[in-house]
Amino acid sequence: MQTTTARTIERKRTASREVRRQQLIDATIDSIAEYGLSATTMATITSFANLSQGIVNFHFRSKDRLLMEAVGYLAEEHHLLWQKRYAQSGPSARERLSALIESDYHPDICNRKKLTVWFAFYGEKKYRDAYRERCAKIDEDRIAETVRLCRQIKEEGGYDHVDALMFAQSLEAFTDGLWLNILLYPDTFTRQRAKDECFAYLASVFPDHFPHQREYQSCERS
Amino acid sequence: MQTTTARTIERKRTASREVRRQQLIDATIDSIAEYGLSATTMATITSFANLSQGIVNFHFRSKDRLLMEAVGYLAEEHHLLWQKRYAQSGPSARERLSALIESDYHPDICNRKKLTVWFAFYGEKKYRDAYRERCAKIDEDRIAETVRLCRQIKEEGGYDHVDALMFAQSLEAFTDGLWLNILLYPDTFTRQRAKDECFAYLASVFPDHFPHQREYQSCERS
Amino acid sequence: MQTTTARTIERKRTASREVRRQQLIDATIDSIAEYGLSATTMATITSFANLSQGIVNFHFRSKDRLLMEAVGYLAEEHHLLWQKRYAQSGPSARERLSALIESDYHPDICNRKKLTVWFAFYGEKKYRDAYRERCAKIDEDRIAETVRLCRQIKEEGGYDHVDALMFAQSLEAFTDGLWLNILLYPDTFTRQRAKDECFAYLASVFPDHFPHQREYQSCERS
Amino acid sequence: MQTTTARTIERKRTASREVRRQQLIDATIDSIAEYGLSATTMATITSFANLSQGIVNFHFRSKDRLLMEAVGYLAEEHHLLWQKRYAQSGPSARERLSALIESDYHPDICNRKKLTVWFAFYGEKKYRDAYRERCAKIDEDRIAETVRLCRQIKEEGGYDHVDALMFAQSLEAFTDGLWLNILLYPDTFTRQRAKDECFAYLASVFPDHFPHQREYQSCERS
DNA sequence: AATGAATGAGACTTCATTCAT
DNA sequence: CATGAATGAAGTCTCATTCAT
Repeated sequence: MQTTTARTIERKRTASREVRRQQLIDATIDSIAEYGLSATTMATITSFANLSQGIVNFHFRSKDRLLMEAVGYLAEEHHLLWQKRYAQSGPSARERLSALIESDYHPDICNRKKLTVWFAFYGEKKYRDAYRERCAKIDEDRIAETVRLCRQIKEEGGYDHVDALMFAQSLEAFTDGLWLNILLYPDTFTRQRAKDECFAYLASVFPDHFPHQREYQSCERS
Repeated sequence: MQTTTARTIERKRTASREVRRQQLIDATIDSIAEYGLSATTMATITSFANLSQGIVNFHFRSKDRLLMEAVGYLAEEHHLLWQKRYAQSGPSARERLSALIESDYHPDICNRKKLTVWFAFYGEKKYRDAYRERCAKIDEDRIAETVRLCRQIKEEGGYDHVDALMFAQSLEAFTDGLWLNILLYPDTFTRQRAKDECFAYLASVFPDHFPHQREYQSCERS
Repeated sequence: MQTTTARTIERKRTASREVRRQQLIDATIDSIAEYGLSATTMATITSFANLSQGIVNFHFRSKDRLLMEAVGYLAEEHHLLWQKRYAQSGPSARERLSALIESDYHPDICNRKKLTVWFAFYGEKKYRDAYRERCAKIDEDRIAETVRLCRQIKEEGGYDHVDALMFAQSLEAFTDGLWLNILLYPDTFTRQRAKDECFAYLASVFPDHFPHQREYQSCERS
Repeated sequence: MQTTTARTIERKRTASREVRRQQLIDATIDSIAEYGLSATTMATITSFANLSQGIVNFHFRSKDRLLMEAVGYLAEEHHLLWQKRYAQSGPSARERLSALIESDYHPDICNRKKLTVWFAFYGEKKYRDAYRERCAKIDEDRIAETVRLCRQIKEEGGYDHVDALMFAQSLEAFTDGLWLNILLYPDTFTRQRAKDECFAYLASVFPDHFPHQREYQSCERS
């Protein structure tokens, strides 16, 4: 009985430990989104988490480690999302590539709060490096997958002049840029608009696979 | 020689207001590039400028104002560069659009130091807002010019399906994203590589005006 | 002995909020008395309190708030003293008025340390205003009580020409002036001397209730 | 001719020197009255004087010396005023004492600006000491004169119980207290009201020489 | 496991003073 | 005489971290 109780408590404590960590990571993201990275203090974080000031140094070793973990969490969240979408998508290269791109503009990923945090981290060398260290493989995986899909589409459509690797990298960069523009000019750039621009790019490169959307020509006279 | 020395001292002693301001703005950019925004203090800035700590509050009213001015300076520097390049370029829309894009990848603008600073500012809401307030018009001007050029090219080449406004915005976003990738992955993304990707994008949209570069297909087997 | 030591440490470690606040207010008064208001810094205050510099912003929000609280504390201390003395005094108007005046020259109130602080605060508009805002009612109460007592004495003694309100205000002003003179000329003005002058004033206005003290004529030849 | 010119210039310069000093002392008083002693800086002073920052260290040796001079100036101004009034007054002791008291409430002396400065200085030990050192003799002179007049009045009226020295000191203290009350409660205490209270005090001590003013009984029922 | 009072290093800012012009 | 840019010491305040409870 004692063992069982001990185990239960132990489990609970362990569980509680993970819960507390996630609670603090969430609070960190909330705080950065609300106040910015430079105005995010242990006080603002623990206040968002409804916990006491000293607790961070208990669950994480320092503020810095907590922030690093938060960077990693965001990257992993993104990773999990596109993998799930990818698995659920149709079997064709076109459908899979679409799924990947759709993931980048999913409301869980591409929203002001998260974007604010992303670019806050990108802005600081320290966290940029942390991101690279922790997320290099994740990013490489996605790029590699994109390259594979692009090659397949290239062969299917005979788009001989397309450099698949280069295009995959361009797609990544384009998404980063669109994210930044959503953050900078929220009135002009909506999530949908950004996604449309992304697919328009695809259409210009793989016209037979991703046809031009008629509605975007509305503001232009042909 | 004595005269020269005397003059040098004279210059150093009581420099004109504008010279000191620029000296401090340059030092600010150096400091952010070297230490990051959050580790940039009055001490690091004035140390880069070889001046005393108190001087910032004399020429600017506070650290914050100095940083705001630095944001503005970067935007203006970019603005001046592309206007100059644009004026020097050939008369055709294709040449002019090329000049605009080349400006974005000019070593004076697109280098690690400046990019570090740009994204440091983008990462903080406070400075993002400062950027918008101060540079909105500059950005709009460039976009408007890009749209005009795209429309002209569209008519020249009969690219009916292209939405000029949307494409112009996409080009801007693409450049932002490429800049970020240069910052994040300097080993993969060189200035030249980024520019190539940008022109490849143009080639896919305006194939007759911006022909595909053969060399980019080197890593792909057709 | 161990228990005692443990208890002492316990007390010192995490004192109750109110204890710390009072400790800091006392230290503030000590510092102003010792160094003057302008030379009183966070360092001198916390040094008197044997605490770390940062603690003031924890218990009070800023140095300014601490000083405001110190003003209020002095006023309240005075208030409590005269109310206590008043309650303990005999029932006659004469006795009560005497009790009020005696309070003004009580060693707990009327000593160099406290007077130094009073006039330091009076000297700065900011704290003068704080004093008014916080202590207006306290002062009014005392004046009102003085007026009531003077009226009663006036009726008892038939001092028809006395304006009770005016006289009450004069008494207040007189005390302020005597305090200042104790501060300015400590060699000439002792607490006792000031009190004597005050009662001599009373004697000249209410001669039947407050008889002239013979000993004060010692330095004059009649 | 040269000598004359030199002398003229010399004179002018000397004159100008005194003018500048007074200009700065006036500006100091203005600044303390406007901003308070603690917020009075070389910048606020020289700004009031419409002069450059560095000039104080030229005409006075330091900020502190300037403030000391300002203390002395105020005392001297007061001194000159009552001496002049005294000289202009009638020959009787009553008239002369009246002249002395009237001086204390003259608009040139007893106004918010000057009172603010007086009590700002009284509040700081440093300037209190400076005041004592520089003005002790002035104050003693006035006290001595007051004592002489009081003795004369005492003999004239047979006010045997009055201690002239003590009363003279009380008068001084009373005036200081009334000044403070004018500063603290400008709505209640006007210059005229204070003077009335002062003469009411005189009336209570020397009833035959300073008759009670009827109007002050208006708010009291006899 | 959690709290939150306390610490103290370091940031920004102010300002009296200096000094070349 | 006068200016005002420049200095640098000192002040206030912030905040990550520690630690007794």
